[in-house]
Amino acid sequence: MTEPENRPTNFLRTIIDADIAAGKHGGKVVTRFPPEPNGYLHIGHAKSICLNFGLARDYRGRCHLRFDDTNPVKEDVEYIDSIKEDIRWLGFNWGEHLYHAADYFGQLYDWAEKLIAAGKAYVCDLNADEIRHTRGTFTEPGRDSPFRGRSVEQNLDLFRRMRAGEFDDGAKTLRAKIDMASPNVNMRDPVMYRIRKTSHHRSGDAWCIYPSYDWAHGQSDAIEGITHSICTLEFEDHRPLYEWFLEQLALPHRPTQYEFARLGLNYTVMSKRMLIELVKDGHVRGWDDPRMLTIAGLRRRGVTPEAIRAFCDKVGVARANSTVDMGMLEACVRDVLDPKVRRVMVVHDPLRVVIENVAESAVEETLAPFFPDDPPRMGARNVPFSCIIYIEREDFMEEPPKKFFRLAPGREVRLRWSYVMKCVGVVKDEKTGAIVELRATIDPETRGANPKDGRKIGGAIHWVSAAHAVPVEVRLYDRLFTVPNPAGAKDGTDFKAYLNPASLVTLSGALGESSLKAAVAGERYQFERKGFYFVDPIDAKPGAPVFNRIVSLRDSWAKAAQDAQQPTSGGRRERRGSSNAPR
RNA sequence: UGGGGCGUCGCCAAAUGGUAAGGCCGUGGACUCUGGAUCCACCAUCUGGGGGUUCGAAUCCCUCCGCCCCAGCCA
Repeated sequence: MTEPENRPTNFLRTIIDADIAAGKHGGKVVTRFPPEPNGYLHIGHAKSICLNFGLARDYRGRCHLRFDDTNPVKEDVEYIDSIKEDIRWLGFNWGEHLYHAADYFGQLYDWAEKLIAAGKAYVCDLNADEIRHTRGTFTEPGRDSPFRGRSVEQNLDLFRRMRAGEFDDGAKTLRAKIDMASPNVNMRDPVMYRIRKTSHHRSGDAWCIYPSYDWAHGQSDAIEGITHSICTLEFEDHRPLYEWFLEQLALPHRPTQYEFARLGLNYTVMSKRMLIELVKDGHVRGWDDPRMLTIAGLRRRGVTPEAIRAFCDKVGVARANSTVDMGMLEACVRDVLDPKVRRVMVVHDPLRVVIENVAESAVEETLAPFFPDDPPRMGARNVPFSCIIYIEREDFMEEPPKKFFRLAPGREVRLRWSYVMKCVGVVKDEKTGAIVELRATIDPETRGANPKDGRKIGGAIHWVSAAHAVPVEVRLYDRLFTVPNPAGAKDGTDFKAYLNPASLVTLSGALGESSLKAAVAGERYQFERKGFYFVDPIDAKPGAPVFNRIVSLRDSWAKAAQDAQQPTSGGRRERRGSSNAPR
């Protein structure tokens, strides 16, 4: 009952199962997602959100949303709202359990005095540089601060005066008195409070001293009754400190910290610093640029919350650093969208075709299902056909290679939902030799039927009637970087050097079937043989839709074509992830 | 370098001493008016290397190798 089916197990579930079996925390599970409101959430955060809220859901516990807002100089309310919106959009709900570390400042302060009184903390006059220099190195122990021996009375007095604003920023800190010789540098008298005469987005000017992460986090967990405090691997070294504070305070509730590996994805960057740089330097159009793996970017691109959740489930949770293939995300997106999205025809790069045996005035309409695999489910639309149509330029080849079964001189293809068409002529530009038009004839017997003589038609292509087509803007998005690990260049090359110049290709000449006149912002479609698309909620205007490609369809022809072009030269061909490249 | 972690298929990831799940990718085939979807089959004699314990080891022990994190008054 606690373990849902289909959800892969992981070490945390194993631990929780054991805790429940042992009656720990009275069998309760309380987790939390503790973002610092200093930036936008990205897919890495989504992993943590799915984990924490997912555990709470599956074990019938609860998950708190707690803003870890202990550093006023980096944080801002603007982020609070975006973070809440993103979590809700992802499909999770913290109910009434919304908290701020800032709301614990009073309690934290009292506890700090308690530690001082117990001789476990002291006010230190060393500045940041001096603290660094006396901390020692990995191989040498640190030296005690000259202020380490201050009396309890003195410390209390000084600490109260710190709080009262008597000292300048950086002039003094409160430090935990632990062990300057500890092999774990985090235990070498870590700072608990620093002076920051900055107003806080939540506590205003009530405080001029602010607790550090290490001092605030575990105690916040304890206050809220968190049972399993889940964070990423880099905090592992902080666990002894987390436990030390809890032990000194001897609080009735004792949370435990567990660490898991953060999500890494290839062909992108995830660090806040790099994301900011991309936005600030204009390499993308903002935090919600569809190429960004921010939650806002994914949403704008058209990726659904279900797909992100499915991805997080599939990726799993473990303690080994890993980099997940972008193809995995793409696969999840296709999986989720495929059964629920209408199919429609859009020609991305139109090539004009004049059909010689159709009268100029003739217009034929065909009712075509929006979802051919289950026609009743999504209804149908009219697809008009006339003597001039456009087909995809790449669906015609003058000299087709072996397995190309689309259009070529003298060859036939099926026009989807319409006739079998034969190419009878190629019109070229006299100067450039470029193909400007095709001449064709249709087999009038083949509308909605196979050729009577039993001849097999190899391919079916999408098309659009010239007289009825609606011009649409199509934005083809591709991975933002050209290399798997842009941030990890051995020679120190800046990650921006690997930006993919084709990460956004805007098609202005694309032509959609007439039903697309009715496209509404926020809708998703499959453009047959192309991919899944989303009507951009911001740039689309009524009657002038803008489509973001969410993800391309799997394309085994593109793969075959590429393999044919670059044959395996002496083995060792690079394995390709799924291709999302513009074609 | 001191400390803390981690190494299971190209990429994720289960298996907790009983004889290597699953997903992504890939390959072959069936089907197909989307080269999509779907279906079927194949895809680690082996768990970083080497020793050892055991009837039996990815799991325990020893040893070596590789990778990641830590010296913010960031989180």
